[in-house]
Amino acid sequence: MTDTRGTRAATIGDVARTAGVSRATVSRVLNGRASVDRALAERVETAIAQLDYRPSETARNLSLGRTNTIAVVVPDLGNPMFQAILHGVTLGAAEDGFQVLVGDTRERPELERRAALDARRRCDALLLCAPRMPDEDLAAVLAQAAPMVLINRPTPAPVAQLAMDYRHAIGLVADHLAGLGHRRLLYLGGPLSSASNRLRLEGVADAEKRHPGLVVQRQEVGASLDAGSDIADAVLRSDATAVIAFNDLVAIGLLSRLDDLGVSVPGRLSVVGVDDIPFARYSRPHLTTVSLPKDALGTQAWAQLKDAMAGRPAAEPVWVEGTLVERHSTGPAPA
Amino acid sequence: MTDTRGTRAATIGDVARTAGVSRATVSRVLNGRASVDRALAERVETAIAQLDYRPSETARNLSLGRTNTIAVVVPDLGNPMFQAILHGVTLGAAEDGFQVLVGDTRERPELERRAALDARRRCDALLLCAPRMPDEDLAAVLAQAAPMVLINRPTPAPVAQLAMDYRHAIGLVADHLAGLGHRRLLYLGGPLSSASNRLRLEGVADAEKRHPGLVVQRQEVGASLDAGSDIADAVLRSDATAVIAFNDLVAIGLLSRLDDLGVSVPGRLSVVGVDDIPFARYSRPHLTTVSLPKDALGTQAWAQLKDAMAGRPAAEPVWVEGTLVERHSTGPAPA
DNA sequence: TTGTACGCGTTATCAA
DNA sequence: TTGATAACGCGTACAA
Repeated sequence: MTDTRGTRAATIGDVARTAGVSRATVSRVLNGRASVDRALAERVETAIAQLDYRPSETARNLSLGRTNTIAVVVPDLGNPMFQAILHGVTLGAAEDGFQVLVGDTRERPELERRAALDARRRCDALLLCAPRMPDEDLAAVLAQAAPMVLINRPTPAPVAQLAMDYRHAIGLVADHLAGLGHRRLLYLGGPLSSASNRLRLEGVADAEKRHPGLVVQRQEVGASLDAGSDIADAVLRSDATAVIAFNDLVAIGLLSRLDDLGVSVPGRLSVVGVDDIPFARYSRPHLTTVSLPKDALGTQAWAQLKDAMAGRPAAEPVWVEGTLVERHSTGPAPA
Repeated sequence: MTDTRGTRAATIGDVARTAGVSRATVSRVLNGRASVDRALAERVETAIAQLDYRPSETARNLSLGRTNTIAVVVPDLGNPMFQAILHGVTLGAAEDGFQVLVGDTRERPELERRAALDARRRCDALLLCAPRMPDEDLAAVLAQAAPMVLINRPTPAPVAQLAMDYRHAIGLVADHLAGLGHRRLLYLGGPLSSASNRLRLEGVADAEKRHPGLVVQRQEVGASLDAGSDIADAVLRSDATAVIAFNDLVAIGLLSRLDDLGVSVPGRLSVVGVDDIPFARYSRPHLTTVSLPKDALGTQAWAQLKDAMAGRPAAEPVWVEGTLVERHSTGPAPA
């Protein structure tokens, strides 16, 4: 864009002039659209090399009506979950020559609408991850941002959707704990406004129905390492024998604090997380959790984005299911 | 960019026509450049609302000669270090109305040159993080990508630079360990091609000079959790009483494996990391490490990028120093 | 196969 | 204060 070397960057016109051809011809050898005489082509090539010419991406964008860029908007880049998604979609996009514009709404739902729309306007499509904005904001975004794909925010609206099945994931860990003889569980929930927290709560309710005698206390905590650590004392004051954490971050924070307090896990208390972030297998004790295919999610998102950009209608929402990863933070309920 | 609702998006011309004014006037009320008659302005406003008009970002980019977007290229988005930088720079940029295009070179140095240049061409400036490309590639990038800022890749070239002082950081932990009576250290290095690894090695050499009798073995390991875990056995076979890991990832992986093996830390072995990622304080035992101001780095990077875009000459390279954070993975050398 | 001419949607210049 | 009109740099019908 900017040229600080004093002399303005060469344009296609400059190349055409030095090569003694028309701009159309230069454009042709550049894009290989039509065939061009070998001799002319070579003159163009040398002119390009001589002038160190590079086509203006901006001008191409305007002329072609597309930017070959997609927008990815997430609530928090610090969350390993979104990092994994971003990572996956970046790789997929790169393979098709697309770049990625990233937006971080800093966990502030009131910024999401603007952020999503602004980012979208500079790109060809939008990948909106786990937005917590109110329904009406979401409706506005859905109305303007097509083609787009929505991740982890179930909606009846006809838009391409991809979501982790947290309800199913909680079912997995609840069954696991019930099988180990636990009857009094504690669910450490994330932000109430989060759709994925609501999903988890449904999973909790399902489990209670499925296992008569199982009781699950609910508590709102947060979604971070610190939140998990801070809640340790309250957890110990409860009569639960097992804890289902909102995600691995909360679980690992809790585990660390319990270790400091000398509480035996899983002897006295079992702890499970959800997500299976890379650190989960390196915690002490190694965390039992639900593995969700995060990179695959990014890849799938890219596939859906391509469909959407190609004008293909949105398929049914895709629910990706996780699998239980039994490690060492869970064990039989204490007698 | 794309409009799937069948009807093409309204342009400034459409607004002008429905409002019965010229496009110039519409542009004026849009950007508030000059004053415009109140009545006309209102007609324009209503026309805009009625047509649901939004100016084309692409067209503005071409006309204004800038995109209000910066490119950030990192070796690996999965690394908490780069995530933190990306996070910081995204926040800073957002405050000034800039967006961020992110590129991930997947730890493949041969992709860096192209990735950096491609990303740069769609943006107003480039933030290049810890590139491992050969010097000649770097020279090529520096020649074309201005305005830009370089992070963690010291070079004599006159470009704005920002770097963690890993040499100093290693000095900090080495002094700490020497003070605890350790004489036989083991340095677990990262990729040899990495400039930050070379910096650390200088720090190691400095420490050996500063502390007569101190010997430090060097070993190349990698930069990941898995790498740290995998090297545990080799570490135990050495006669070192303390380990300096390339970064916190390696340290945490190592710690986890040592715990599995029943090795007492810091009783038998002390372990230190570098970076102070969020997980460092939640490992077992809590990791002694060097805290580097990562978010601040992102913020500083944005400040420097603004300077560069304003045409201000590059200041001297900025070296940011870390501070030792003593936690519980280090203790007196065993007798 | 090549060149001419126009369109992409804005902003900026210059008269009026 | 307003409106023609010319950039911005490229792609592409269409004609030659």
